[in-house]
Amino acid sequence: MSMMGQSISIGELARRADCKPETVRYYERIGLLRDATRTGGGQRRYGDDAVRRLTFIRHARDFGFSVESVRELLAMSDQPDMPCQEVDAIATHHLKKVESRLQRLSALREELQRMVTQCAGGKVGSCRIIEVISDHQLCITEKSHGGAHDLG
Amino acid sequence: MSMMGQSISIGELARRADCKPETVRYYERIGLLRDATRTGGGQRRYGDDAVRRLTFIRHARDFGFSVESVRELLAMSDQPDMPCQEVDAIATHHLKKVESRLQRLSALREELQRMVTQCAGGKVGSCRIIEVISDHQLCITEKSHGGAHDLG
DNA sequence: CTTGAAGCTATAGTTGCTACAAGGTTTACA
DNA sequence: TGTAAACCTTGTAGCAACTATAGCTTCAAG
Repeated sequence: MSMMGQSISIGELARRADCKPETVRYYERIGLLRDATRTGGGQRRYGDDAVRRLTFIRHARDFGFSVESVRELLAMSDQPDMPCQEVDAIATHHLKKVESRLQRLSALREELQRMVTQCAGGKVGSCRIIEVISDHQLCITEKSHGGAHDLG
Repeated sequence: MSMMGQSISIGELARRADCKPETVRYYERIGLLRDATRTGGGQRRYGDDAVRRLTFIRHARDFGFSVESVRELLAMSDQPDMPCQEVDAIATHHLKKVESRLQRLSALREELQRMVTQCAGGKVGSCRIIEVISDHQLCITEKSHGGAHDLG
């Protein structure tokens, strides 16, 4: 594919995958990226494969997949002959989490909208926003307390 | 209000506000809750005011307000004569963040749905899920990379 | 060959809790 | 009154997923 072999610096790699060098080093440390080849002076140099891999990681993270899920997905994609049931399982599982998060978030949006429109611009003592947060009769949104915040 | 003064233990307080004692101590440490009165043996005892305050905090957190925002809201609600423009500003700002997060999340849901339905159940090598994450032509969702994840 | 940007490692900080460990206190019951 | 369970105390370390800093070295352009 590439005529250039290993010629991409960490900064360039980061730029191409839209992240920072620190993040790249972090991913290397936790084993998402393989150790890079080094120049005589000890600087990392990458090839196009690393760009693709890092881009995959960033996209998956951007989708809300946890680092551990990304690790699994990478392990699977490293073995193209595997059946993709597991990939499907991870994605489906993730979809469910996203859906419930979405529900909570849109209930939240409605509450906030209600708050904001009800704020009459008076004194804090009679501010509906404060009241609404205090009362929270809007636990209408079913049992919502307690960690639905993780997209794993 | 209360006939009982300061008689609520930390565990009881936590139970009433649907959180854990550790969280209560944490809030005390970072200054969201005032130092509690203590028994002779050094245990914390609270009154109804603390229940209200903690409930407010938990609800606001549950709404996605950051601890710093909650701190501001509390400071304001401690001064009922203040005009509530700032309260409104915080809530409005928060609403905007929630809305953009919501947009991103629902785009994500659609992508995941697409992924899952396109997974033909074959080998990983031809798995659409892996491909979709890699290609991410779905950056349709406008400029989405880079920290739209914070609900501050 | 100089200079300035970019890279290196190691370590600590971030946010918002949560989970220990190793004890001390309270309370309920016999 | 004794004692045991349940609760509380502090301090510290851990979690995710980075981000930032310090103090140094290397690389690339002019």
